[in-house]
Amino acid sequence: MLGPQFALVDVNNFYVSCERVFQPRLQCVPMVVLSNNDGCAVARSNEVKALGVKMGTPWFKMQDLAREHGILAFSSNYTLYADMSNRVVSVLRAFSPDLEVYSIDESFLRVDRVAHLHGGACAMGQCMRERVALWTGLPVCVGVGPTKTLAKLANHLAKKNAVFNGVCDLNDMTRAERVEWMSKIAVSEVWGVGRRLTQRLDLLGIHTVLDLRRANPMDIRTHFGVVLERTCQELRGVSCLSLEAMAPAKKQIIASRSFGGAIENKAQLLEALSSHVARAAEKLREQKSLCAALQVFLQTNRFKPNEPQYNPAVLVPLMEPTDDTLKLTRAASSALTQIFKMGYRYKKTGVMFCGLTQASQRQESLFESNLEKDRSTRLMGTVDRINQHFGSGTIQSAACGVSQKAWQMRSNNRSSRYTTCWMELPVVS
DNA sequence: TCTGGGGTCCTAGGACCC
DNA sequence: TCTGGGGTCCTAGGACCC
Repeated sequence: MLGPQFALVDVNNFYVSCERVFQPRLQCVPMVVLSNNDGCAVARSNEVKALGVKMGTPWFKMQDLAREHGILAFSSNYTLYADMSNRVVSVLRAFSPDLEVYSIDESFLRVDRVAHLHGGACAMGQCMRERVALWTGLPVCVGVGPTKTLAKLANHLAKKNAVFNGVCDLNDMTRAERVEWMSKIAVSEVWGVGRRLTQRLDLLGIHTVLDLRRANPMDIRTHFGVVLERTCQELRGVSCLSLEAMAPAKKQIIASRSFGGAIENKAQLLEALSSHVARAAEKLREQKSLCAALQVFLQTNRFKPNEPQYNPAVLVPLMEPTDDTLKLTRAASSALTQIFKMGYRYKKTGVMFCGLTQASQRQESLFESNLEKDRSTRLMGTVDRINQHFGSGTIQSAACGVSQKAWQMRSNNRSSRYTTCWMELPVVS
């Protein structure tokens, strides 16, 4: 009997595919979805990939190409993508309870205990594809192998080679076939091998997946450390990375955004910063953590070397751990006062919450009454419920600003929140 | 004019402890 | 001239992921 078997299920061109579900006219139209602030292309349709557009290309740099080929660009619509992601996961969970949500569009599943119910891993993969397509409208590919790294590799094969029809199980191949495929794939495609490692591996004559698989793991360890050694072992079928069914609580929470334009005055920076604090604090409470210190940073535009640059950051310890948006906002405000200097054109600000602990393990305070704590907990609970129900930002602290916000990011072509907002349901006429 | 936003892990080196 | 052998914790920087 085989050991553990992992499947990696991944939505093709996830953000693009989400848009197409609700606007079928976009099928086969070359299109991209842009990052926040309508900056870079972070999702590309196959038509755009075929034109040679790389991941992360700034939108303003592809204007000519876009005009020539009629490329459409959408602002990112994370409310929609997050909801679609949850739907895919709930479909997959029915296939195997051992599931790890790895990213917004990828999940690992343990399949060895359940594949026989579907007549094998390959048939199970096809079944998952059909059901996800039927129930969510999204196209997925499935890769199966004895380690997570091999499942990732199999997924890559499934995506790139029509012969697999969207599902690739490495166990279904002969040894010779596996060797053949591995010799054809660049080592840079391996999960955990980025740009730097690729360069250094090249120098050692390791160019393909097969080369890395055949390298001596101990040599890899001495040259590159334990991380790549694990990768090497995983390629050889030795499972080093286990499934993490429970997402561990985050150790830090960051909220930051570039501005639509440059900001020079402190009042506007404070509004933007307060909004980021509010978002980060929501995440903090969602994972039931408290924050012991926060870091505030400012950035000028690094793409404009002729402008004076200033990128300060300051860490502010809190009197005691808290998840109260108002206290965190006050701390962030004083941090901003410490680092703000007139005369710079700022492009971005943000906040990082550090020293996170579980709220259930909060120490009794010497300085704060329980009465005040209860009041804060109830207030924050109410704010969160209102914002969940009526949409985020429905209720916020006055520090976030009330008028037209000059610092707000560009989002010029966002689709509707089709699945989470009654007023924006798709209409069939 | 326009260039994203989130995370994790590992390592090396220094401070400090007994 | 000789100058131990462990530890821990923290931080900065580098690498990776999506």
